Amino acid sequence: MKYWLLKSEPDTFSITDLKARPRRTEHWDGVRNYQARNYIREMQKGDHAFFYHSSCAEPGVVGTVTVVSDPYPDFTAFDPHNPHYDPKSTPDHPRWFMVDVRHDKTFRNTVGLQQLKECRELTGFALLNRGNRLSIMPVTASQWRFINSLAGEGA
DNA sequence: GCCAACGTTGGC
DNA sequence: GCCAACGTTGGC
Repeated sequence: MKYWLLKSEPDTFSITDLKARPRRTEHWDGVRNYQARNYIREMQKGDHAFFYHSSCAEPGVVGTVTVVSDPYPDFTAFDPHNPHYDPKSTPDHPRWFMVDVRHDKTFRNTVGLQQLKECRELTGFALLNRGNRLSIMPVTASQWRFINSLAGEGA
């Protein structure tokens, strides 16, 4: 089982939105970056991920989700009316993939980006790498436990 | 295959 | 809104 971090702008789709979905589950669509796509293809049902809010007043890790599907083609790429439409991705030869994620928990307090930066334990954490703009990145088991402990939620 | 131009991300 | 950083595009 692996661990991940998923970024989203809360104005577009927040952890509260996910929790409000039927079965607290939604597909994680719209990833259009090859490196992030490759991470999605490594995901397996049962993996866990942090939900990260970006481009907002308080950027940081706001909770956790569970991956509840294996990767499958991102059908929003096939829809000419979708903002993430990509004519080069077809049902026969899909270029982009997604998984379904289910809300697990919302932290009582956001673990802020600033707080993460101050932790020696998180040296090397992908999120903190200079200039990192990836919307999906891997998290190690020890990083997973540590950030959960920062949230005061155990792991 | 190089690289300049352009678009996007995301913290501040 | 600014700007650094990075990815993508497209001419050559």
